[in-house]
Amino acid sequence: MACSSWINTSLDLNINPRRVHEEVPKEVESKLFSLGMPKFNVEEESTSDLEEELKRVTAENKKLSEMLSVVCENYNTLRNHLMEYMRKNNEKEVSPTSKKRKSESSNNNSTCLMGTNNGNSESSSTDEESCKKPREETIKAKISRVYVRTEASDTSLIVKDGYQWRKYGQKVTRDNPCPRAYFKCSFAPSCPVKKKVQRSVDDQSVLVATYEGEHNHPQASQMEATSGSGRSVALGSVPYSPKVPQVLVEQMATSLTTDPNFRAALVAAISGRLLHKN
DNA sequence: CGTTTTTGACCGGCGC
DNA sequence: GCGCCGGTCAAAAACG
Repeated sequence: MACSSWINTSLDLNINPRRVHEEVPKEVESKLFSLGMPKFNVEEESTSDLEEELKRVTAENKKLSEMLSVVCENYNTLRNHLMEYMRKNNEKEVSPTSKKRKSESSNNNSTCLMGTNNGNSESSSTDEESCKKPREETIKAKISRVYVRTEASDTSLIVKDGYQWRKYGQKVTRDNPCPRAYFKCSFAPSCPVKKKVQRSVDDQSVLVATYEGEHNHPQASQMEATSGSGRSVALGSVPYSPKVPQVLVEQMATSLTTDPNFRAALVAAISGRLLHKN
């Protein structure tokens, strides 16, 4: 599919601002590992050094925050452009010949959106083609698609998006040997949102989640930071802003954890810490 | 024991 | 009208 143009979510962070790899001087090492850790060798540090370090980290933090807001802004702009583009395309292609099943093919306004949080997606569902049958009036729910890359070994059809879902069905469809799972939002009984999850035919490591409708409640994970219904996806205690699509956050996390540089830094940090303990 | 998942049955739309 | 197909229901099983 041409849709699988993956956003490179690697943050390209300056993870080793003080070159951990080359012969790590003791003093640098201790500085690195004393950040956020229980104290050790603190007495060797002059307060001015620490203050300088704090300044540096604060500045970097600020810079990252700015970058993030810019990325979000760009994302929203791009998404709006895409919406507009697809809407125009749809207007052009309203040909009476395409009288297929109304399923997949008809309502793909927002196909290929990476992590569209249907919460605030721009309403492009002006009733362009939904005036045929009275039945479709009830289905003017917004439809969006989200592509999520998973571990190849992961056979579950679980897409973490911050909401709580209850599975109510599973089917093997004709065009795809992988079963399609049907979910309803179980957080609020009145919430009309449904979601279908199926592996991509092209790439089985990719889950395609199709969302229908809009949630009429906040994300479950924002309300139950510590409640233990293990199934839902409370990613630590970090609340994700509704402005930042959860899938993007997931991808960034994946990028980080698979980034060799990040891993190397982590390994260095852990081993360095262990060394200091011994 | 309450909630969620599983899974076969059922329903309705669509094409022939 | 019939069969196919996607979507949903609901009873039973599994789970915590």
